Amino acid sequence: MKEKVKVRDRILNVATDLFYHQGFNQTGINQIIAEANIAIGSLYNHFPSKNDLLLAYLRKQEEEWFEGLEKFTQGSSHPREKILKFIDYRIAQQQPDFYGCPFIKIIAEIGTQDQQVQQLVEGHKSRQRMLLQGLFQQLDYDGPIDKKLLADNFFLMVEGATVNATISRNIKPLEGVKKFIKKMIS
Amino acid sequence: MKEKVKVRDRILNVATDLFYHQGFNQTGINQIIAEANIAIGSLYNHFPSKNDLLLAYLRKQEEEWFEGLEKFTQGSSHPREKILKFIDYRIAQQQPDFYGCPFIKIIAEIGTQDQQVQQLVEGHKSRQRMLLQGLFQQLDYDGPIDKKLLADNFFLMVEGATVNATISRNIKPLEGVKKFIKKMIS
DNA sequence: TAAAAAATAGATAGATCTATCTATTTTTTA
DNA sequence: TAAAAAATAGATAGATCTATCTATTTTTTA
Repeated sequence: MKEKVKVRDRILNVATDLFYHQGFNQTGINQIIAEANIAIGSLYNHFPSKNDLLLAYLRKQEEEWFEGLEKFTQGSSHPREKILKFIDYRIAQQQPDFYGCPFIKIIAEIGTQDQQVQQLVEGHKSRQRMLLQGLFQQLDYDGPIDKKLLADNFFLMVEGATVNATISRNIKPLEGVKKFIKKMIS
Repeated sequence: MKEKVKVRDRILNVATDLFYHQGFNQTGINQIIAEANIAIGSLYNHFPSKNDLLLAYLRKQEEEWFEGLEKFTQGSSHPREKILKFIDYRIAQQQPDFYGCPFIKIIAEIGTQDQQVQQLVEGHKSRQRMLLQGLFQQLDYDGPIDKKLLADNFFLMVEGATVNATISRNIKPLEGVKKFIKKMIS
């Protein structure tokens, strides 16, 4: 028996795929309705404007990001292990084609003018950073670097590696970060 | 006496400003010719298509990036000093409004489909990385991390901090990288 | 099962986009 | 200074964009 996907979800699923892989400005309403197989009236009934659809897309990404991490790290208990799972998760997200981080991409595309978008993205990145700060605080590490500083800069390394994996179409930057942090916290 | 800026340069200067600050897809040919005060025929005479203008923009950015670094670091001789100048340069580039890195932005906007763009951007990032690898090799540092690994990950930190400075509209991520690397190579 | 709500196809408005073309004027070169 | 090259204003083509509207059909709710 057919599992019916609701119209709103069909729209949002297609928009998610296209905004992420093809870019927000390079995705037109007409392509979305064609691929989702819905009427244009339905789209504007659920999302009053393309910008509302963008916000729904970002909220969905935010929710799924933390759900995905939760699932990915279940079974790990030691903070060191969880930190390594974090980088593994972000590597896994980039497989196989290095499309980058959806939050970074939208800011690069449309800037920070739209306050709702800016706050969603800033909030998302801030939550990742906080999560890592918590994990690093729990470590029994006594290297030369303050734990919070190490956590913040580890986060930035992962961010930079994600961007440069896309640019070079290569996993190496991300693998290099993993190697680095392993040495630092071993 | 009036210094005449050539038509081609007026086009490229305006395109540079708009592509960088407003985005490539959000900048139309008509806005460029209006702000540059030139005829549309002249634009297409110098640049056969908008994509050719994009390539010229990226080549200009590439050239000016290394010229700018050269100027910024002149007077510094010790590798440690040069490394700190590198991060200072990338901080200075982000002042005062955190518009990010033009190379990262264009890839986030249009992806890696266009081979000329992809190669230009990958080449640029690779040259930055090589430059840093050279500086770190010259350091007399014997921390726990291999010099090349440290150089690569320092580069990635700066990249991530640039992106996150835009997102949070704050210099802190970049200052944090500086603090981190200072401790690592002191 | 009747009424209300949701979804549909498809036309349409009006703005905007890249690129080409024409006819004229200005600037540069030989 | 004459010929060639470059630049100009502005119309135009044809595609594409977001969003609205109408009239009809399908689905859901009471």
